[in-house]
Amino acid sequence: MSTPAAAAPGSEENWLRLDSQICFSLQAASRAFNGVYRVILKDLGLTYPQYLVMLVLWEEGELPVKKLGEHLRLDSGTLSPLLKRLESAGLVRRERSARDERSVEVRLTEEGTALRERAVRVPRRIVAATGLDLREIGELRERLDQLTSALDTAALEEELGDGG
Amino acid sequence: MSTPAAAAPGSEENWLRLDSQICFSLQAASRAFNGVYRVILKDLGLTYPQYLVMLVLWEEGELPVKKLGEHLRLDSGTLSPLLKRLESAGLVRRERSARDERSVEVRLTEEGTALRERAVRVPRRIVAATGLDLREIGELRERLDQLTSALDTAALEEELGDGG
DNA sequence: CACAATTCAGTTGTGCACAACTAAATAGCC
DNA sequence: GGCTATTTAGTTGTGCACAACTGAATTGTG
Repeated sequence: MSTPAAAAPGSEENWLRLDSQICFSLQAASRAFNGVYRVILKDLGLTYPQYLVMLVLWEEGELPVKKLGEHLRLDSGTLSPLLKRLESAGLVRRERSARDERSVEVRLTEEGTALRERAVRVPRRIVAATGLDLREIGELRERLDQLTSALDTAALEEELGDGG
Repeated sequence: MSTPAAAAPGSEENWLRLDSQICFSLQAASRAFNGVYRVILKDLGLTYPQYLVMLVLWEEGELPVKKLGEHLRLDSGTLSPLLKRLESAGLVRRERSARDERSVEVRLTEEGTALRERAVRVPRRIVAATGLDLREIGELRERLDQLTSALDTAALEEELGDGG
């Protein structure tokens, strides 16, 4: 916090500060985004994850819970209650697929479709809030996606018994 | 997902894709980090937020809940139950301050102090998992902190009635 | 001293993330 | 057909984030 430059870089001790930085900064940024979205989405009555679900539905039309989860990297444990809330808010309907009864199709109601009109202003405000231009955003996004895929790979390898 | 370059950049419609990208990428990276930490910290019996608390305590010694929250940007609603869990795990003690009875001092137990020995290996594994070198990490961190502070400022302005 | 405002930890309630599990439906194989 | 394995939503339980509130202690002011 007060001494940005760590001494004796070879020492494991000092790593106990460094390491937390990148993931901590990342989480702080993620939560800061969440805060901005919270304020902006309040008008629409959506949380940020709900907004993401609506984005996918506006783009893809109807789709099963499974596909939705793949788009957003969320499992049914997260999506099921979230979708129930969207349903009781009157924005989506959930119906068992006729051709595969295991699957549940999620589709927009008229109200859900109509909400798009009001949501269309959100992105510009978000981009403005970042203070970045589109190029910078693109660069940062690229770095982050790269980082995510490296981390995913590493997590898999760790899980497979590489004790470090 | 499939068409990285959006057409007709002037259209508000297309922003409904773009915007989600940066924050989505950010959250994805944040969750990916969480996944790696989950695997690595399992041995220590800590979650990632608990690990962050321990990092601060290892660095700062004892300190009141309030200060802890300032370091980690967390409020008592998050910290109180978390600290209870750390306490029942035998890693910390919580005691009302003698000089100010509103304040609760959090301090390490012997066991909590001893855990540092085993935690000292975590950072290196995390850094390795990112696939980045320390310079790249520093650069990314700087960008993210900048972004966070821009977002915090914007959230404040939004909240103060700037209807966008 | 008395009184209002502030500070601090804690509680409650809502919502998300994820692991582990259940139950039902489907697919593949004999 | 009968069997197992897989797929798919859903449920349960744990933990975190945060808003709103409570209650106790402290501070500031007269």
